[in-house]
Amino acid sequence: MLTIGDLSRRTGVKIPTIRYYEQRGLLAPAERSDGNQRRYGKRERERLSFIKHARDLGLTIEAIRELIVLSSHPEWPCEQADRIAAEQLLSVRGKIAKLQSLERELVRIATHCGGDQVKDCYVIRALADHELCEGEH
Amino acid sequence: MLTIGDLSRRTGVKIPTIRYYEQRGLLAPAERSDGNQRRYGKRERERLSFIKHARDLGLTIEAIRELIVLSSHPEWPCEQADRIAAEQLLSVRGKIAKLQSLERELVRIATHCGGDQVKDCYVIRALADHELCEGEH
DNA sequence: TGCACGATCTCCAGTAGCTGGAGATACGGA
DNA sequence: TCCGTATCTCCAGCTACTGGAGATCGTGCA
Repeated sequence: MLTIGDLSRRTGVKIPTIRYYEQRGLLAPAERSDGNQRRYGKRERERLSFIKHARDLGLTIEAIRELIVLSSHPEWPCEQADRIAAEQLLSVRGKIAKLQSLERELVRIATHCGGDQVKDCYVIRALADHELCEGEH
Repeated sequence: MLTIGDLSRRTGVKIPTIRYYEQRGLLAPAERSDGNQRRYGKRERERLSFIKHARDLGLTIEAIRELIVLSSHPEWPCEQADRIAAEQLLSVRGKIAKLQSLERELVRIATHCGGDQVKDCYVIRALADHELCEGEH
């Protein structure tokens, strides 16, 4: 059996985060030692890896909760899991698009500074005057 | 003079958010009517637009605070403003890169689902088994 | 002048997803 | 048995808001 510290080192998930996942119901309440310390087996380690992987992909706690329910019902159709992945993909793509437009704007702002005093600084002027922007954001 | 509602409509910043900015010191404490309601002039409107623009670009409250200090000292050198913009650009690019790697992973996961039951679902399997991933994340 | 109704006030709590500290207890090797 | 590290629970705080409760203000209309 692993202690919470062992589990943390093996999965790369911090100890308070593990307890937080338990509290949020992503992990079942852990078995305890005689002295009330959490002990984990292989199943729990796998589930935590699953959670970490999903979090790394940007899924919310709620989405992960759904996936966990699904994964414990192997005979269910997997449409819902596909839908969650597809929605996350859409969301990631939306974020990328938004960030790319910010990137263009920042490049323009950051490379246009002509003066060397704040009063001529393009960064400051561009922020103060939205008219200087290209495109919408 | 504008009421807080007028200011909100003209800048697109919600009323509680305006009060929050005041509380955080990005906006000076507003003038008040006889009945203690906030009243705003042109200067405050411009400053709020500046803040909104910077927030839309993803700058933190702290970064904006620095920029506001700078913009009220027109004779200072603008290196610091340039630095803030450049740092934000780096951070945005980092986020884009990370999201793009997530995107690739999600595309792979979401398009590979062969079966129609959860037990064969690639989405679930990929999350459970990091070995199925390409690249690092 | 009185009233009705929407706008605004302050204060507080909640959101997501952790993160860290305080003070008490458990574990494991010498 | 002792010591040092790990873990326990509880609670508060982080960012950047957002929303509700209950009270007060402002304004148009009769």
